[in-house]
Amino acid sequence: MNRIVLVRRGDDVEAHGPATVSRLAADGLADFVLAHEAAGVRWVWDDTTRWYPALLASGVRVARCTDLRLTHALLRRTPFADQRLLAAATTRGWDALQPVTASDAALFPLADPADELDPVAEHDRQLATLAASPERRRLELLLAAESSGALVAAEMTHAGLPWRADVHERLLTDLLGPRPLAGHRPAVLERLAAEIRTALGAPSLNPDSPADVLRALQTAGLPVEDTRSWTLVQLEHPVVPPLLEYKKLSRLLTANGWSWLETWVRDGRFRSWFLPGGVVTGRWSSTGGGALSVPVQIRPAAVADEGHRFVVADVAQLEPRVLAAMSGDLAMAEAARAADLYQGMVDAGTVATRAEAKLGILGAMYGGTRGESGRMMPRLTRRYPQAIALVEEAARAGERGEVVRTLLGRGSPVPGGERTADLGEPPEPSGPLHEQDRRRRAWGRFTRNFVVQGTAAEWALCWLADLRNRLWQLGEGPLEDRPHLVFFLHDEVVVHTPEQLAAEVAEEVRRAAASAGRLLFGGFPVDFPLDVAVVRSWAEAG
DNA sequence: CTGACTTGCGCC
DNA sequence: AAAGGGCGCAAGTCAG
Repeated sequence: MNRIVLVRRGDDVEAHGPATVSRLAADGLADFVLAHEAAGVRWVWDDTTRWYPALLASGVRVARCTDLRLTHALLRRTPFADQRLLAAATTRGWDALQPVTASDAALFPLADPADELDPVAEHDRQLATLAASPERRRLELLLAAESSGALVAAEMTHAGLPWRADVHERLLTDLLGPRPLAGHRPAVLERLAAEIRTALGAPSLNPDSPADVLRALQTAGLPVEDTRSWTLVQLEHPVVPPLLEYKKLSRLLTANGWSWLETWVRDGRFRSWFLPGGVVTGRWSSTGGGALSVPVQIRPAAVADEGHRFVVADVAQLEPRVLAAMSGDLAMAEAARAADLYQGMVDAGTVATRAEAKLGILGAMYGGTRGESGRMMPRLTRRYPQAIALVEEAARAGERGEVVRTLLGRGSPVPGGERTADLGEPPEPSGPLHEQDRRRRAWGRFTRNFVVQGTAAEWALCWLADLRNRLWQLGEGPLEDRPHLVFFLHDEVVVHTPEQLAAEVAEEVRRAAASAGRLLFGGFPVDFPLDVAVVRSWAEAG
């Protein structure tokens, strides 16, 4: 596979091919890429968010890339790389490089820090690092999968998720009343606010202020320390029903109300940015409109175009299946042979009920030690020794301050190192002993979860990458005319497709899942069963 | 006034 | 019904 490194030079682009360097005007790039794409090229660039949107806008899709920003981040943290081979004066610059979204580009058209970095030299360092790695094959797969994810993410932003503003508005009006003037509450919320004030005897109460509400509840003699919904449902008081209803509708208004529609939905598409590698475990994050937490409540507004369908697919219990496979635990894999892994555990006689199975497995993966899930641990340890040992060892390693890794070699953050500010407190040996202990165990829960969540994210990346290629083969013409991905969330995808191809898309989604399992776990006997639905609206799935 | 932090809740 | 892991976002709150 030929590699061509693309470099910005002012208004021009330099293309460093295997033997030649050519210089072209930026507006000639799309034609250049298209011409080389047919022969098979891996495009190497500093950052997909800085190159691919313009190519997509010109109607050019690429099959492969290396996203140096993302691959650099992986190599910097993996235990499988010799950091000396990666070191350069610009290492900090690559470390600090951030993806751009359209709003950033408008704000900072000049002085992109990426332009201070040399992609050709960085690419050479990365190749040398890979060549010297004792786990070269795994790392190369990880880097390719991450880069492919960058292409998928850019394509999803480009295409957008089909969204019917009229359906969304009707939903809002039905639940909240007509759109209010700026600075006013919708009629339904105003009515509920009055009920709440009456029930609490607090005529000037602001129900949007948790502190205000807490004081009023306590004044009314209710024994509460916070105002969370699950705290309130346990109370017997006339204020509870209207207050819960208020919170629910207020949430809809502020998170996904009329202003959300105006900000994020344009020309029948919800457009936000998906950020591969945005989470340290390798999960994606997103920015813009809260794309990764679109409430079920408003999913009826996600409607496929006329003559089109959504194919919605999600994996049942991805993380426990990944744990079974990565630990080589045959007994757990046997339970995973059932479409419902938890029911499989019941059928095998490991636990009495499905609820117990779920509680125990989630506790093992998240580090729940108290209550029900803690009581389940001895039984799970006896029945699934290898799976439990894997997460226990990850937890102990984290408690000792060590780095853990995913199957393909994504490394966990060094406690107390950079970029851990947003990960909670590292297990520093300072302060009172019980505080040290609390931090140590919290970090152990983080590393325990890291190995499973991170490997599950790798499975999902392989699934996405393979599915992306399969979908491209199903159609003709530009990306938007073919079946294409419009949404991805951890273990779920949504494909927008012409109606007549929907059945084939559903088949390819399953094939891609099987292929991802083989790629990561070889012949190990574990299934990744999918729930697949062909629907007009996202709300009809699941 | 702005920015940082807290609270609460949506998703997996 | 959450707990135990990972996020983004909006509004309120408070310090400077």
